[in-house]
Amino acid sequence: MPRPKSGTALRSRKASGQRVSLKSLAEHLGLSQAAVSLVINRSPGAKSIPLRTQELIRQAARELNYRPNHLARSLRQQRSYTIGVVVPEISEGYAALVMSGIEDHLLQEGYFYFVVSHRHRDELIEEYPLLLQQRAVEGLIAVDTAITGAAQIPLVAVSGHREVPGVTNIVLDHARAATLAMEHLTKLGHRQIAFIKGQEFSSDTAIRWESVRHAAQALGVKINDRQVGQLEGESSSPVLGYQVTKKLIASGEAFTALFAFNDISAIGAIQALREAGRQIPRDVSVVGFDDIQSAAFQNPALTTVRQPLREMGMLAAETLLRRIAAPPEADYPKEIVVQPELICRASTGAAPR
Amino acid sequence: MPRPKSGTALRSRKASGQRVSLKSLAEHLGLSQAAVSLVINRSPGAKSIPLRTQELIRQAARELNYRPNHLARSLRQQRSYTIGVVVPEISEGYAALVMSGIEDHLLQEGYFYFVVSHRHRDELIEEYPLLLQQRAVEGLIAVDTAITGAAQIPLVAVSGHREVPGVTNIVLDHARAATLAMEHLTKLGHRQIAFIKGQEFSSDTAIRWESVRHAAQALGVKINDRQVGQLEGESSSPVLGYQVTKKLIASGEAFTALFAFNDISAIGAIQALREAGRQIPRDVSVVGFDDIQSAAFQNPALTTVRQPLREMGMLAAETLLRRIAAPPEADYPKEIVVQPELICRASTGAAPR
DNA sequence: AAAGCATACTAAACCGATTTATTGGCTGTG
DNA sequence: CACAGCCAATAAATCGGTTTAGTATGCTTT
Repeated sequence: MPRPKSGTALRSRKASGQRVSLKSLAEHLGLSQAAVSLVINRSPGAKSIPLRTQELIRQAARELNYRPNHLARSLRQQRSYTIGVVVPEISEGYAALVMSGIEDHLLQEGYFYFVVSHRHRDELIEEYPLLLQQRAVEGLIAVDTAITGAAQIPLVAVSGHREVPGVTNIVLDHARAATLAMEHLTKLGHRQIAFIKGQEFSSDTAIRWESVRHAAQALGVKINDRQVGQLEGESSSPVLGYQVTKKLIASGEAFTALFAFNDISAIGAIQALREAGRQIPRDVSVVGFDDIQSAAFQNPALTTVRQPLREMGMLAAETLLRRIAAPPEADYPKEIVVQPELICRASTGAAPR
Repeated sequence: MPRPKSGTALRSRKASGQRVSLKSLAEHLGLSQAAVSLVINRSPGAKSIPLRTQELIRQAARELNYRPNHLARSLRQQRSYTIGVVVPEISEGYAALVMSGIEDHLLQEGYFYFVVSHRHRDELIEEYPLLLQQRAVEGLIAVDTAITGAAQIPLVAVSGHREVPGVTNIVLDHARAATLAMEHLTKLGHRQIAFIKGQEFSSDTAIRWESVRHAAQALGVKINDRQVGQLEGESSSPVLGYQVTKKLIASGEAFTALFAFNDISAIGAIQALREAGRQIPRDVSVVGFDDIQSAAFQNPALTTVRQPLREMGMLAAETLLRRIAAPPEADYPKEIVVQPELICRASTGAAPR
């Protein structure tokens, strides 16, 4: 049974800013590094070490405030307990909500994560996954970003829509989302509906527009091309929605409702409509998409199709960790579909007669 | 002069998912790891290696797509090029803007960062800095968070207000901020002004309130305690501002202007005032704080005291990296003050007579 | 008394880099 | 011809852990 050396070493070490290493801890205990490591990690190999000694080791570790160097451990174990998150931009409502869901699950499981934002620059979208892999992340989550190269590590995409080998896509049921919004508007009597499509680079743009066209057709609503605008520019400000709505108004085509690509653009659209003298929802009803935090606190409060963004983030993290734990050749889900919800607030109303 | 072995090894390695290590690269080249490392890193030690060989090494590295393992490098060099960012929560507003500024500067300098959010739970505020240090971060940025223990690594606090040894505080000039807002309101003729204070846990609450009281006194405005409310609860939703404003209204004390703790609560306040039949700004003027993205797109657009949050994030990152680069005993700034700006929009107007 | 077995550990390899000290060959010089 | 000095590298230590294989000791069993 080992006995710790005099308390002096302990105190001096505590006083000095020196970090305690396994080596110094083992020396202080008069044991080998191996023994200490086994006990600290509660490895199966520690079962031959008497409880008395184990207790001594743990106590010394506590007193010396020993904290294993995570880098060294990761290197040896080939496990970093770290993942990478790639987002277009951090300051935006969308990404922030998804990230907060991701974080929730990850930290709970002892994982940390790196965030990088590419701001839609292609070379960064290429480079960041490589840089992250160089930093030994065990998996990637891409938010609203089309990762190009097949990754050698598990990858979960939130709102990605490409079928890439090795990727799990977490996607909204866009057909249902479009139907919810369009049914809501048609039930209110709207027939002349304007639309704002997303930017070309947004991974949701194509599928969402496709879904809207289907839903419109199913409901017998004709889409007038001159009542369809598209967001342009990389900023995530309502200004984009404002500008495109100005154009829609200027085109002179009458519409009684507008279905925007997202809440941000819906907010800009409302501003533009109001400046043109249209009251919301008396003259024009507006439906947003996403249900970001501030949607509920617009004036009028925004009717919107809610994406469960936080849940999607949690789901992404959960799925990723499951894939990391599974053997590399194991099967994995190609797609996970989540359901939208229509949140009826005050920006929609009966169509004017 | 070494000559690479046959191309077969190259192709097979490229085909296999095996990551290329320094060892395998050196073997392939018929050189030692040391030589390859020196060349790849352009170390001074590489100057004795002929350019011809250097070129061969670099070319092989490119072809085999060699990427040094960052963990191993960090371990050896005792530098991780990683910092930790501690925020209360990853939300749309405050923290996201600061983070985006931090990111801007960090990634540019080759640093990555971990984010953790503590949601105001004390044990997490205690634990996360330790966990981050275990992961060998070289410095910490704390956003709106009072880090308790003195850290062994450089620490920059955004809106921290404690004088802790080892900490650089990035703070707003609160005196000026309060003066800007109060002068604006008094010039518009307001005398009966209500206030919403921040939650107890927010590190800005105390100093901002102190500044407001000073500014009020200097301008000859009396503060009526029954016209002062305080945010309660941990959520970052406008609901908190809504609730406290309801109470203020219920108390029956008349006021013609309201200065909220932040934009989020101002938005809730406007909702509450409107429900009580007050028009903004005809009956009541409202001033927010922060200038978050959606402030400009409220209806009416919010007059607010702008904090340069993105710039504060960038400044924090810049300061931190400078401190990391400096020798440990070097002097460092205890406080860096940034200036607010009054953004006049449509939620304030002349006081009703 | 030899073999078998559990107990209580330890030595040493290993993860993948960086970095210091050293080596062997060659050329030029006193 | 011995010696210094340069060139072109290399061997080996190191970072701080984890993990495998092994060893010394004592006790029981045949």
